[in-house]
Amino acid sequence: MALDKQRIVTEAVALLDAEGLDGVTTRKLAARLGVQSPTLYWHIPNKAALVTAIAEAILEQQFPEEPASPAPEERWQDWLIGLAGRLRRALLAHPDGARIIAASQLSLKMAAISELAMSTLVGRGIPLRQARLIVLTVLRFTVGYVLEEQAGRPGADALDGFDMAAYAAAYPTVMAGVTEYFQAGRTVDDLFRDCLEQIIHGPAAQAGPTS
Amino acid sequence: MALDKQRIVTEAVALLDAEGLDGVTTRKLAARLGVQSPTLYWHIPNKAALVTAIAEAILEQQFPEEPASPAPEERWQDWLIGLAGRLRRALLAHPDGARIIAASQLSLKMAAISELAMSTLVGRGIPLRQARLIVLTVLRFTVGYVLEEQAGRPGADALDGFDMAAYAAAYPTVMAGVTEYFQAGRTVDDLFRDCLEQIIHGPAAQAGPTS
DNA sequence: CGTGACTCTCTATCGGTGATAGAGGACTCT
DNA sequence: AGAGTCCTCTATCACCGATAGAGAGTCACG
Repeated sequence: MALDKQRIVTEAVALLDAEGLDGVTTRKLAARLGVQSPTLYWHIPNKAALVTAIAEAILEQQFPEEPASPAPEERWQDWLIGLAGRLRRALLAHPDGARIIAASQLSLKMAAISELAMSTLVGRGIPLRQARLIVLTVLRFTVGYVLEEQAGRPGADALDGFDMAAYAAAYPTVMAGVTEYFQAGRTVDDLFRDCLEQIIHGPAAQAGPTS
Repeated sequence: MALDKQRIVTEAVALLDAEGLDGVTTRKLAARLGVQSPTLYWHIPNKAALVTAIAEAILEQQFPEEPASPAPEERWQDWLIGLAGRLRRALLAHPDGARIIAASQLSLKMAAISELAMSTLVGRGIPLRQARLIVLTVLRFTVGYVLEEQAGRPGADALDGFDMAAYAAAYPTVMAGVTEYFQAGRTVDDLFRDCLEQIIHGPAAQAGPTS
């Protein structure tokens, strides 16, 4: 029953799942642990460190060991898409997951993922500089994507003065694009994957005229 | 000297510039306006609305009018890169700019940028679905990129127990990639642009072996 | 002129937040 | 037994976003 950092972080993740990031407060967390809130500061320097620890725990959950290298016959493009997909799933697995990752700095797990991805690409013959660009682009895109994906819950109260018809009239191409995309039975998972393929395979090949 | 929403938002941006997003509090803002803090709530429903208004003001500053369509002879790829660059500059122009944009929902200015970009691409003969994918990818990447770019200020106190040598040993490819990139006199602006070109022109063309 | 209504700002206060100071219990080693 | 260390406690701070409700100023109408 000893209170240590491990137990604090585990309970913090549970609290995060129950109430979201804004609900993760030192008092509520302490109450769940059967303790008074100042006690937490014996084990943790401040709340930012707690959030960083939560971030690490979330990533650890989806990448328990060193993430797998690709099978020799697997194309690096497909492997990288899968890796980004797992990262996205890790962020989506908890409320405000992307916010937490973005707020946390210096994540070792994130660095490990970068290292694996870059060394894999280099091992496949891609120049170092380009491997860096591809990996950096994919990872930052993924965080940005999920961030917006999770933020987009306008809680019914913000939708009061929102005129959907006017919106459609003002931004017809955006609306047409959205409806066209999902009309074909595609899901938000497909959308993420399609965006990634734009990055990794490049649009130019199928984009028609280039000028 | 009447206090209206316009003046509040203007002063809020000034306060943001001076103290960052965490320094933007209703009390400090009211003090700057020579007023008591509850007064603000006559003009603004809550703080989230204030942040959204700040976001709109930041974008408005970089895109005062409807952003320009490309010249007929300009390649859409170059035009889109320039557009994303302007968006990045808008976010970098104020502390926590990306955090503010990410926190604000339903930005009209952002929708206008999407609309312009998508309709431009469609006008150049790109299929609607692909135009959506490209624009969505570029915009979300840009926000994710600047978010990390601005978050990366570990305030010298977090660097205490940070062993740079161990980091370099654990993640050699990452380190090699970083040093190689900046050794050639490249800047962070170049890095952003190179990442964008990965998205827009595609890496496959120069990436060497594809398996 | 008077009187109501409307607009805007005020004082007072609420519940909640991260964080610190410092007392004290429990446990271990000498 | 005594000292020292580890851990949790109570008490408290300064600050936050937000609300209730009183009261000035202004303007329009009778």
